Amino acid sequence: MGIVERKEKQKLEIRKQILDASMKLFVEQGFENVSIRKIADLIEYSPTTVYLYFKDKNEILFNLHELGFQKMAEYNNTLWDIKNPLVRLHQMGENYIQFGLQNPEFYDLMFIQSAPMEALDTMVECDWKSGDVALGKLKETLQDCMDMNMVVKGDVNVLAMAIWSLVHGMVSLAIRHRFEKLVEEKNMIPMMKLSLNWLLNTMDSTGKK
Amino acid sequence: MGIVERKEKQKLEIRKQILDASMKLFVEQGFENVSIRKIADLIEYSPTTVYLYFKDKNEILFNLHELGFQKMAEYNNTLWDIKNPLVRLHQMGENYIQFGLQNPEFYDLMFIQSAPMEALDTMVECDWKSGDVALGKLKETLQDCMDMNMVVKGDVNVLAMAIWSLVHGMVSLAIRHRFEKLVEEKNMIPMMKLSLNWLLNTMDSTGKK
DNA sequence: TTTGGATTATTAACGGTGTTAAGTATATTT
DNA sequence: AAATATACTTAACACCGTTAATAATCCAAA
Repeated sequence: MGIVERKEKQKLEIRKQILDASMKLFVEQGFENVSIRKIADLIEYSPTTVYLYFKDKNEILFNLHELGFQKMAEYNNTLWDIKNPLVRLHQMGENYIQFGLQNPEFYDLMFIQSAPMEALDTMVECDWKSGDVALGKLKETLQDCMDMNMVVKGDVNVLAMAIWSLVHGMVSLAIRHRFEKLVEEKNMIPMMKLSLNWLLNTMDSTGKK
Repeated sequence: MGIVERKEKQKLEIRKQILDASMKLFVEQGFENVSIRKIADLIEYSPTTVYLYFKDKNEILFNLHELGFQKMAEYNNTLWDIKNPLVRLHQMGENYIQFGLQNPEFYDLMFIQSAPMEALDTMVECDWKSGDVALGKLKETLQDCMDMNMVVKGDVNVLAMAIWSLVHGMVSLAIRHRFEKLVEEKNMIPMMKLSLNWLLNTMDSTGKK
């Protein structure tokens, strides 16, 4: 039955068209300009057709959020060449900050907006795989540090939560304009890196008894 | 001219009615159910009347966001009785977490949503006073700790940024359902407190050379 | 006291949003 | 060729923030 196969391919093709159009709107006009109607306009279908390929808007946003994680992974391409886990940890944090500030719309979707998580709730595989993988890499690196006595030993989950929260806190406060009014623009990124380095240096146990 | 006075009072009265109605909608039905039309319904005026008392919706949300800071201050009512600044710092962090998790809608408005900050941009007094005051108290307490050699000395701004970011990071990730999928519900709050305590204990210099 | 101007409020409308029910074409199978 | 399943569209629902034009009200001066 080649026909069924072809139909499935066509279905996937249109799904891709929808996601491509969403992406185009997203990167060119920002989050709030991604609307079902605009997507439909771009792919030259009626708005309701979109609903034949996606359950709702949240599901589309979930897919965009996944693309965000892909883009984030690119920032960490060279990260795994770093053998020293403590250096890697530092770089990981700086990359995270860098990614967030350079791609605020993606960051928003990945870590701030509720929409993608709401989509997750209605999906069959309802684990947040992307987040799990990303956090997993942080935990691994942290564990490596502990194994090599570079970081004071402790509960990896607690420490990972602290590190992630710290960088997420900074990036999200920056993105949502909470630092702008309190910290001078030019000092912001340096201060964020100082805070991160301070945390990691405090954890550092190399050269301590 | 008592008439002008009375008119001003009436104006303030309706402004208050609008804010009260917004608040009612906000606490009873959540952020996304605060709409100009619903506010107008509640106070039994037409939607456009609202615009005679507030520039736009952002300005209303800004006022709600201020009420959030008031509510937060209540959490810290007994905080200033604590003489030991390090203990105060701990309590301050726990209160922050507590407030955020118990009042997610307020927290959202105060530290996540862009709307209130956008209102600020169009205002004459365009400093984020509430945020400044709150951060100021953190810095003060931190400075007290350093003065009493309870915390390793360093740049207060950097350390304050780190502490605030850590707790904000945890609360906002929790509120936006990023922890739910990664941490068991019942472990969440304990883990958040552990992370905070770990950070503060790491900073603690009492009993160290 | 009546007229005129300012203030306050309303109606109607613009241009959007996500989403659903019902109907129409198209393509495939019987 | 007829019946059925698939793909798509039209029309509509129920909202949203906001503005322009209009009506009603109130106060002050003539």
